[in-house]
Amino acid sequence: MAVLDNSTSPISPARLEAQPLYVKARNIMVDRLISGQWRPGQMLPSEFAIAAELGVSQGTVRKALDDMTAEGLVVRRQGRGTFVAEAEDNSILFRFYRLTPDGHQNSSSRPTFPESKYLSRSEGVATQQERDIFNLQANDRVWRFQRLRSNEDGPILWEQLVLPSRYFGDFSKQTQLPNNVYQFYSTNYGIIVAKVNEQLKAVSAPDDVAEMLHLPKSAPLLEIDRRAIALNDRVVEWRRSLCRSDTMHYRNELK
Amino acid sequence: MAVLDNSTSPISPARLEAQPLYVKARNIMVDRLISGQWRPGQMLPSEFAIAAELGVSQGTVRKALDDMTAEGLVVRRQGRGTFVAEAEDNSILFRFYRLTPDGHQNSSSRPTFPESKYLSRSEGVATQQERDIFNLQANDRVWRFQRLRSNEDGPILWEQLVLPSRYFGDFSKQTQLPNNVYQFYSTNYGIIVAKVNEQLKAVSAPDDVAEMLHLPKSAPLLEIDRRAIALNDRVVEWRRSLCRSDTMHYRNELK
DNA sequence: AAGTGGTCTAGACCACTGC
DNA sequence: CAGTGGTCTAGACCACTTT
Repeated sequence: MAVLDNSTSPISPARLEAQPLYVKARNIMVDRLISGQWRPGQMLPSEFAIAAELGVSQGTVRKALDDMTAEGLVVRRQGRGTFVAEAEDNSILFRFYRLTPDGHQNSSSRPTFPESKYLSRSEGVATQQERDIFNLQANDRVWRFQRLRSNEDGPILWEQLVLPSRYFGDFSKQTQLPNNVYQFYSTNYGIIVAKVNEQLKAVSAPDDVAEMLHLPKSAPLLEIDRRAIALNDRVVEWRRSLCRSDTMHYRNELK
Repeated sequence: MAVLDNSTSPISPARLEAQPLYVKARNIMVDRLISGQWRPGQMLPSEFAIAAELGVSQGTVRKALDDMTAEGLVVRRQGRGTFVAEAEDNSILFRFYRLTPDGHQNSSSRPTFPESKYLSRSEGVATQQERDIFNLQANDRVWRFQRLRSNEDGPILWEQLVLPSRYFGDFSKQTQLPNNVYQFYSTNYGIIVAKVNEQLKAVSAPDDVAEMLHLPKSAPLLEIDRRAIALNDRVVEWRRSLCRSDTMHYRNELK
């Protein structure tokens, strides 16, 4: 069955949004990721099978899948197949994690992924700022988690996570959030984080955070304000991290 | 004339590095950028012309050029041609510039590119650290420039640039470095910056920098340690910036 | 109209994986 | 061995820019 058709029917009204077939094919496949029809870890049909279903050539499907690979949505393995990306895939753990101990210049030597100790959690009505960030209604509620993250050398950062109750439901039965929360969102709620926007600042450590990180009062900390954006372009997590900057740094490669 | 040939000659020794044709084609074209045979702003031959010269199909050249487009090395304009990227191209000004005034959430509204005031400059023997960074010999020399950069609201950052004399020759006749130094490297020395590696930290402002930025002593500043890497994979510039963090932030989108 | 890049197709062959 | 993705080709047609 040919789902896609770019032919210009003489009866059809003015085509408001003409898109290349490979863009349409990508969007159809992304919709299947969003809807959960294709779940993380699952193998996709072969290029030829998808091409036949959509009524396009295999080369067009390939281009769409190449784009989705570049977006980190799928993983392709020669000889095996194409798979929906999982949060724990191949150092995708480190896709959004840029904090590195000083001295780890080589990008080859991966830093360790820090463990989390949850300090507290609460649920309440969203503040005005939270409503703006998540695009929530007046009485919508959010969950807030505070945690301290440590590597083998000790505590490295304190952070607060804010999650809209509307997307995640009730956490009150949830004894703990796991360390890798993006994998948790994916497997438990079908929410796939596609990208994150971060804003970095230097701030003076609040007294309580300085104490938790074993730093002197007012020590300069790296503040990372992150909004995680799901496949459907909604902000699904707001995270504010305060990271020690005397032994750690944030690495970034711009091309 | 067919430059590329993937045929397996029965006489040839073990092929140590089998690469796809499009990778070889890319490398040949990058070499022409490095050598200056193709200079910034210049139009490349058409896909068919390159394909004929290299002895491959037009589709293979297209894939190589697509990769180079993704690397920011060339710019393709439908109906016009393919051009070597220039430092001033289409907001490539902002490719390596991530500092944004607070409140500029929308990536659509570009921040202004800050003006530079050069404070001092000097030339001398490279320190051990500089020799390590640039991979220099014992008696190699470097130029060091200090400058203060401001936008319409006042000074926003102080930074020092270090450049190996070996790559850039003599700056003593040079009255000033321009504001956009990467364009300057490209047009005057044929050095094309392909990527930059940055390390971010939070630090306390030194007294002199605090004064220049009109900030209280020990104010927290964002420190950006940047190494600029040219097409030939050599580090060609080391830059250390101290940026005010009360009215500015560093934005980053991770996919 | 001529020349460029952008899209799309159909088909061939190779490389890798798992049965 | 069959099935998958990876590479490469040849050719058609479209969209855009310039002359």
